[in-house]
Amino acid sequence: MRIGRLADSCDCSRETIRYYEKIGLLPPAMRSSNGYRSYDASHQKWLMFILRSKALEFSQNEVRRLTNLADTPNSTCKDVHRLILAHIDDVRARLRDLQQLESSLLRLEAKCIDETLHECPVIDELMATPQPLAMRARASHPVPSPEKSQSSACARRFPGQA
Amino acid sequence: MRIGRLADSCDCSRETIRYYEKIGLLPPAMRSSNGYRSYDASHQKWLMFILRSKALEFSQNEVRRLTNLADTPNSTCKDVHRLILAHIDDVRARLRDLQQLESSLLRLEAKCIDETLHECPVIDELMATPQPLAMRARASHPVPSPEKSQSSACARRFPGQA
DNA sequence: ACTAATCCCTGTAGTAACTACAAGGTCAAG
DNA sequence: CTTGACCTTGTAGTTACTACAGGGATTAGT
Repeated sequence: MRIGRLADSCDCSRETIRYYEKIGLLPPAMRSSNGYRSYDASHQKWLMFILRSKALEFSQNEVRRLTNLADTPNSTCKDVHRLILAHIDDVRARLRDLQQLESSLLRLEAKCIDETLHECPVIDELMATPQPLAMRARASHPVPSPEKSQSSACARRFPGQA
Repeated sequence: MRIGRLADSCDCSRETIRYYEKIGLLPPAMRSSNGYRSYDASHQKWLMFILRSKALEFSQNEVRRLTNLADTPNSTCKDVHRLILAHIDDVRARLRDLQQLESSLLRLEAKCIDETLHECPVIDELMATPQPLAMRARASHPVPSPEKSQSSACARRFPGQA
């Protein structure tokens, strides 16, 4: 089987296969006399293994560890289990973050009351100065109190352009 | 204010600031006689705007659009609203994907019954051949039926290495 | 005045995980 | 014998930065 057929059968690109070979995820293919890569059923199994793992959003490093475990004759299921549990934790953390993010965005979105408004409260909120300018710095020169804040939508950022 | 103080006050790195300037997100700083970048309150406001937008996981492109909107005197709130709504959709799609992913992982994890097992069912599931090898290909040469599958953990991938 | 530490500058290279292309070799069909 | 579909290698691009290298400027301490 040449690379194109393997790629089609696994629904991935030729480049991806060559890339996996280059980084050592996939064992190097045999070469036929013309230099073309030549694959067999074992290669296909490994490639599917990698692709399924990636579909579960294991990172390249985790996939590498998984393949190594799968390839070690006397490894136990325990290590695999540990890897999966760690990954589940990871996914749950990302879920929490995203849920947080969603509610932040909804809170922000709720500020859009009047769509015809020219002073956008969202922009204003994103732009608001949180601290009186450089409080966290080494506090050498005392900083003069910030000037009365102008409306956000008035100060042009790139004066030299228009 | 020099770059270090701005970076400290906004809790980001100097490199990030220079990077934002380079890609045109942040307006270029004034330069003092020695060539050092010099910032004022307006720069700090823009930088905070960018950083807050990024914290909400707007992409660089979206941030660019947001800053442009914030910077256009006669823009309405409507465009901002649209951007936020699109982003919320995006976040929700990612949430759904992640929830899917979590349940897939849990289903997989549930297969780990006996941790001392040497034939890991998880590995076997990830490795399993889904179709009888290359069914999707252009179906020229009929492929011989795959050999009886060996146990996953026995075939060493890189025979030339050990 | 000298020195060391700390800042600043530019530019390049690295990260993850590929994708896209350029420039060329091989092979089967018409 | 030419066309087209394959294959090869290598390099550059993507996102959003981070980490230097190699140098100049400033500041603090002695």
